[in-house]
Amino acid sequence: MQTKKVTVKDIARLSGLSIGTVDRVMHNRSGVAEESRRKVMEAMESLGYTLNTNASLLANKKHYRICCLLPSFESGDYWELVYNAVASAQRDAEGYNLSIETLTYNQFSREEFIEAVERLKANLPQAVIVAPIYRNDTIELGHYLKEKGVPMVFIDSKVSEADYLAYYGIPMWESGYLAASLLLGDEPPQSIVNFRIERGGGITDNPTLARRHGFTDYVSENLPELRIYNEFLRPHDKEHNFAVMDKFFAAHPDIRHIVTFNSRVHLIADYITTRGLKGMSVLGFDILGQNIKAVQEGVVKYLIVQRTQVQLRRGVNALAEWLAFGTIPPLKDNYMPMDILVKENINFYSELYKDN
Amino acid sequence: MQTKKVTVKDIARLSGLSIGTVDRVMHNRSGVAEESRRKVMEAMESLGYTLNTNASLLANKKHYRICCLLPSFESGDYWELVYNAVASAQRDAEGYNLSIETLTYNQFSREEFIEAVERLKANLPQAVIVAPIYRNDTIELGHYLKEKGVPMVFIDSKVSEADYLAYYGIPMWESGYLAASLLLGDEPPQSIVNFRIERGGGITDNPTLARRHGFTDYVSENLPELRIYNEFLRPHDKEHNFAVMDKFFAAHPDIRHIVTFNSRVHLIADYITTRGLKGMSVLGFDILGQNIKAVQEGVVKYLIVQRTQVQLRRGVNALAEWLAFGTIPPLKDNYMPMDILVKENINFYSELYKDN
DNA sequence: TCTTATTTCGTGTACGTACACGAAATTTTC
DNA sequence: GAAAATTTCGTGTACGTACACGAAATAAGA
Repeated sequence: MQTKKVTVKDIARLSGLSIGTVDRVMHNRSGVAEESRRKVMEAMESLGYTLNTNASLLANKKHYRICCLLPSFESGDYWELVYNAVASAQRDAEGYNLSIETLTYNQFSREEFIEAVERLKANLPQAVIVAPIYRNDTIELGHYLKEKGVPMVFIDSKVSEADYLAYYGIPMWESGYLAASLLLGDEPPQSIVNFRIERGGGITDNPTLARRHGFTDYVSENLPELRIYNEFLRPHDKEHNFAVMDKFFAAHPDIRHIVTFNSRVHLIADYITTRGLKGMSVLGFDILGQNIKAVQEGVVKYLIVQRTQVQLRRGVNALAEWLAFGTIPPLKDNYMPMDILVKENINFYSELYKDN
Repeated sequence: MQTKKVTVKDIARLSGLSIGTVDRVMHNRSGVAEESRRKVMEAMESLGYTLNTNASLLANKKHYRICCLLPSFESGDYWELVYNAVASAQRDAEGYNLSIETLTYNQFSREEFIEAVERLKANLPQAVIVAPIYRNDTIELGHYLKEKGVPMVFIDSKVSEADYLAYYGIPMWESGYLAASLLLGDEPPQSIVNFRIERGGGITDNPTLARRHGFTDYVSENLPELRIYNEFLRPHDKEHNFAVMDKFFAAHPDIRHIVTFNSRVHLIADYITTRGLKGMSVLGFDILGQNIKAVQEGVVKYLIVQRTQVQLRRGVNALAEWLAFGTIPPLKDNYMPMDILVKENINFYSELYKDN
């Protein structure tokens, strides 16, 4: 334990210069002689100076704006989790000279994305957080921001070709691979069904695709014989979905393993509960309220989830440190944990995912 | 977005009093007329005042000491994780007027614990974090600290009867229950073995016991027929352990399910690797380096781990807020997540458990 | 009424950093 | 060699809160 914290005053005294000069060196501003700069550096070195964050933040009159460019959400859908995370980050940002805004777009409309980007440009913030959907447009945005000196952080998924400061999210391919190992690892069945819940004429080049690849890659490596049925459901058409599933299970009464790759596994849980099916092994993703319920009731066996709050918080932190101190994050690509939730441990996650 | 942050000056102006009076009200110090107190409160309410943490911490000349009372560790054992967490917390505490110390005792010696408590009393800190082993002595310590107005936080496990501010840790019973459901859930075997790795004449009333109960309760609820063999190993006697296991597996060649309830599953992984046993389902606890390796190599199938860093950080935060602002944590007992680690997701945990 | 306690409050300084302003020192120009 | 331009640096104030000190206002005692 050092007896006391080293301050600029200390290093000013040791270097025989004034606080002002020390300050100029620390912010490498102009107007300081080479010799003086050297002296200050040496003094800082030998005393082991560290910045007092509180004082710095207090004295810093600048105010930073961070803008989050995200898909809009409907209640109970994946993006709602991200919005909760943003809300939580906003609360954390109060008291710091930092405000967090959001700009949303319909994820199924490229026009809306482009429009959102225009709005972003019209009122440019000091930093940007993006959950990317449209590859090429995101790359272009990256170029633009680079030119303006505005750093960009990816969350949820990333566009490797773009210019970005850091990424915080789970590895999508690996999440699919993990799903396969959990669902099929112990007693591999003959065949399984993948219920794909997609928009009609939607985009196909989304992160979920990588997840599916992870799953199928596991299968071809370990269970080349396995038959995977693909059935298509709709997000908002319960009647249609029930008809599809009725038909499918009538034709394949032996199938007991079900997987879905997006966050809507609760639709299937609903079906299973309603029809009273027994002995099903169901795996899904994302910690939505309805999914939690399905796991608690034992209808969904495995839920693979990511720590949305942590990811966003780390993204905000990375940007805040870049803005305030010019710090570059030690790792560019930060792959964060995929948690495995089952009936027996899920109750101890909810608090964490709500507000931590 | 409010245009600007509300400061004490603002509420002083609105209430027609001075900053000093406002300050006295906020710290409910004496020497302020009832009428003035009311005015200040109203002004605070109507303007929505929130404390500027940075300024507060900067101006606060007090220096707080938090002392962690923990079992000492040998390299590669569970308590090393806790120490790493403390080290990380110490780093975070720099820059705040907060220092974190540790006081250690041999967990198998009640005398040492009592002695450590004496040392604690001799140099009393402003707050204490305890990982309790000895129930009664901990309760007594609680009484003493209560009297002195020193708050105590439990981590790792708790003594419900003691006087404590908060607890951060996993639910031990549930962790055993979870273990059983993972290891036995899919294709219940006829019999399994529990390798108990314990000190010779050690204490038996430790948290691990609750974990074992969780496991056996699951078994009696769901698999009353299951036979559980108990075999005893020693922490530091490889030769003896190998002999025990050789003998056991010679006598029970059909057993393929192994569980241990403390952090030393790597001892068994070592045996399995050395002997080249195949098709074993092994479950263990705690994210030690050697355990990680065993999971990565596919020798250990499930590792149930707790977020030691997070638990300690939250403990420190709770105490710091109590000390600085008098805030009482919203929840007294905070049960934190038990993460399930398997070969396919463990690589994305290491970073988190190291430094996050 | 005047003095003495006691309550109530305002002012001033400090925390460590950021930055503007202008003074001193140095270099350049004619 | 003096004046001007430029570089280099020190001083002062601000950020919002904490707290000591002492002044003003009120109450109590004679």
